[in-house]
Amino acid sequence: MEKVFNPAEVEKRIYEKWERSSAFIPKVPTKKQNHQTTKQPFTIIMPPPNANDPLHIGHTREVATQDALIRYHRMKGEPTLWLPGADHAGIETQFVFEKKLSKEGKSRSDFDRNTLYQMIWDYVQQNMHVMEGQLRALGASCDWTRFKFTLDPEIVKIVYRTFQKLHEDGLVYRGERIVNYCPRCETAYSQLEVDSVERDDQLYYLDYGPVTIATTRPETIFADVAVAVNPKDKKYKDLIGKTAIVPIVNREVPIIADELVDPDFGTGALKITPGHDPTDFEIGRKHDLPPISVIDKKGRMINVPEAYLGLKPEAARDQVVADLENKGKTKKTEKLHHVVGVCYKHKTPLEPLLHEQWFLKVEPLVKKSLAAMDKGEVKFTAPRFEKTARHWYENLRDWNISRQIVWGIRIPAWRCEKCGEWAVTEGETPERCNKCQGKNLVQDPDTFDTWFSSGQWPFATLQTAQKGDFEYFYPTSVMDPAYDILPFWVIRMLMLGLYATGEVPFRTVLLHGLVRDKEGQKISKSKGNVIDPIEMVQKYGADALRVATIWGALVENDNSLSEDNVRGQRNFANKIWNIARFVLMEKRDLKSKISDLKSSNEDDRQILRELDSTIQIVTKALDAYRLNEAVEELYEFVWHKLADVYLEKTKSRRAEAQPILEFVLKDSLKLLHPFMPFVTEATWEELGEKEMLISSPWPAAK
RNA sequence: GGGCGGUUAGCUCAGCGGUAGAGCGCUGCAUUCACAUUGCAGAAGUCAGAGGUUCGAAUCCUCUACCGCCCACCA
Repeated sequence: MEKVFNPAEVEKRIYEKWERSSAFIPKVPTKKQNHQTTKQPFTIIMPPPNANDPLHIGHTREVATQDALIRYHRMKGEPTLWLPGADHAGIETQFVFEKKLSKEGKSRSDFDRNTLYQMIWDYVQQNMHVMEGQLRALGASCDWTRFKFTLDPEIVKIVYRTFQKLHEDGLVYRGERIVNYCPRCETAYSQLEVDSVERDDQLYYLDYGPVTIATTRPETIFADVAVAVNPKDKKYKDLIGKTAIVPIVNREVPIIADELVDPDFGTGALKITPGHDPTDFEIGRKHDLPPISVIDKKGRMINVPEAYLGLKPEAARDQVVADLENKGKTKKTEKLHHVVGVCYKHKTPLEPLLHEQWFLKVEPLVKKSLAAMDKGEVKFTAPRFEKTARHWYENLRDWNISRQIVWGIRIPAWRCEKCGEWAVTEGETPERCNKCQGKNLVQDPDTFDTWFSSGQWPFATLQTAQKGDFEYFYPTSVMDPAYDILPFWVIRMLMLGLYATGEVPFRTVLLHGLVRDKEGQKISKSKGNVIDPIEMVQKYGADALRVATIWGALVENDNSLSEDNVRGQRNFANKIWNIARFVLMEKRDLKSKISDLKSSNEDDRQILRELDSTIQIVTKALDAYRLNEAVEELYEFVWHKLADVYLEKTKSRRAEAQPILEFVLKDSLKLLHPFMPFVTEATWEELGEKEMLISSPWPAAK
C-alpha cells in the first residue's frame, strides 16, 4: 500500500468497477418474492440537473446527501433505486443559446422554428455528457440504465397525456389575461419568474373632470375605460354612476365603485386600465369593461394618437406628462417609493400585457395537496418547510403554463382557423375540428413552462424506465432538492403527481440547504467566490469534498464550505487508509469470525463497546436524515477512539489484538462507505475482501 | 406590507430542559516506530438583551434589538 492515499489514482477505476458489476441497479424481487419477506424498496428520483450546464458546488452537496442515503439503504438490503436524469431547462437554455448566437452576430429570428430547435438540441447534446461525467466523478451510485432526459419522446408523451387529461377535466383553460410580459425576452412569465426591485417613481395627480386620480403610468391613459372609487369612500359617494373625462383624448368614462380600490392611496380614485394592469383587469371584468391594449409585445405604443405612436412607454410617458402639463391637467406630482416587477433574467421592467395563454386551474389541485399533507401522506423533515409549502398553496394563483419559446415541449393544442375551437391531443395532429369539421388547424406555437413537465418527473420517469418500475417504486421514498426550488418544483410535483396518479409522488420531502463560501456568503459569479467541484475533486478527492459539504450543518441548513475543511477531510481519508496499512502489517488470520471476538482484554472490550454505540448512533442519525451528526460521530470514533487510543494501545500486544483490529476496521469502513465511498472501497480491496464494500451488509450492533 | 429563519469560542456551525461542544484557526511541546495529509497538551464563550414558566433554561413562552432569506397587483 502507498504511504498516502491517492484518490486521483483509484477513483475512476473503482467507479467503473461498481458500474460494471451492476451494483447501482436495484434487484427488483419477483411478485412472489415480494409477497414473502422482501424488504420495501427505497427510491430517490434525482432532481435532474440542467442538461446544458456543468455541475456547481451545490450539486456536490445534493449528490453527497442522496448518495449517502442510497448507499445506506442499499447496504441494508433494500431494493434501492436512484434514478438520474437531465432537464432541458427551457428558458434558461434558450437564453444561453441566444447569447451565443448574438456573439456570432445572429438572433433567434434568423432561423425558423425547427432549425432553431435542432440547433439548441445539438448544442445541449454536446454538453450533456459533461454533467454526467461529473456525477460519476463525484461517485453518484445512480442507475444509469434508467437515465431520463425531459425531452425523451416517452416523457414528452406522458406530458401530452397529462395536459390532455387536464383539458378534458376542465382544469386547463385558454384565457386572455394580464401576464408578466418581458418585451426584451418576448415571452410571458409566471408568478415565479418575476423579480422585484424597489424604485422611486413619480406619482402624477391628474384632472379627470369631477375627480382627480393618481397614477404612476400616465402613458396608459389611452387605455382607460373607467375611474373607480371604493364604495365605502364617503367623499366620492355622489359621483358613482356619473362620468369622468380622460384628459388629452377627452373620452368620457364611467365612475364605478369597487372595494379593490384603496381609499387611502393617492386621492382614493383609481383610473381603470384593464389592458395594462392586473387589478384593473379584474375590476374591468367585474364591471364588464373591455380591455384596451396600447402597448404591444415589442414594447411599443399602439392604438394611440399619432404623436405617441411607436414610442417606447418611457418616452411616451415623458410626452404625455408634458402635454398634460401644457393643458393644465396635472394637479401635482410626488415621489413614490414602490416595487416594480422585472424580468428575472435581465432585470428589465416587465410590461403587464394582455395575452392569450394556457392556464392551469390550480384550486382543486391545491386542495388535494393540502389534504395529502394533512393526512401525513407526505412528510417534510423540517416543519418550517411544510409551513412554507402551505403558505405557497394558500396564495397560489392560476398557473400560466405557456411560454413563447422554442426550446421545450410544444403544446399539443391546435386551433381551428375557421371557428376558433381548440383541439388538444396526445401529440398527434388532429384531422379536423371537432366543432365545425374545418380542416385548417394550426398548432399553438408555444411550449410548456419547464416546471409543468418537470412537475411530472417522478411518475413520468418511473412509468417509462422499465416495465413494473412504476408499480414497484412509486410513490418514491425521498425527494431532496435544494430548498430554493420548493415553490417552483416540489409543490407542483405534489399537485401534478396526485392528479395524474392519485397518489403522492414521494413520502418524504428533504430539502437541503445551499452551499455558501467560507464567510457564509452566497456563492455567485459576480462575487467571484465560485468553487469548482471538479477542481476540488482533483485536488483532494471526491470523498473529501463530499464530506466537507455535509460536515458541520444540518442537511436543511446552509453550509459554509472552506478549502481548509476539504483539506481536513482529505486528511481523514488518509487516516482511514493508514489505519488499514497498520492493520495489514501484522500476519492475518483470515478465518477469524465475529464469534472469535471474545476477549478478556479491557481495551478490546472497550473499543467493541464504542463500535457498538457508534453503529447505533450512525444508524439512528441516518434514519433521521441527520447526516452531519452521523459523519461527525464517525470521525470522532475512527480517528480519535480507534486510531489515537485503541490502535496505540495494541502496539504492546500487536498479534493478540489483530482480530479485533480487523473487525473494527471493517465495520468502520462499512459505516463510512455512504459518505466516503472511494477511500473505503479502495481500503476494502486492500483487505482482500471478495465481495465489494458497496454490496456489503450494513453492520448491526450486538 | 405578509411569511419563514437566525443571533452559542477568532471563523463556520452542532447542541434545543439537567454541570457549555466540534471542525478550522491559534499557542506550546514531540520528530519519523501506520499516517507530518502526524501525535500530545493547551488557551478561548455572562449561549443577543429583558421578562416569565420550572427544583433546574443556551434549550420552553412573551417582548425588544439587530441580521438573513422568501413572497407581495396600493395604482
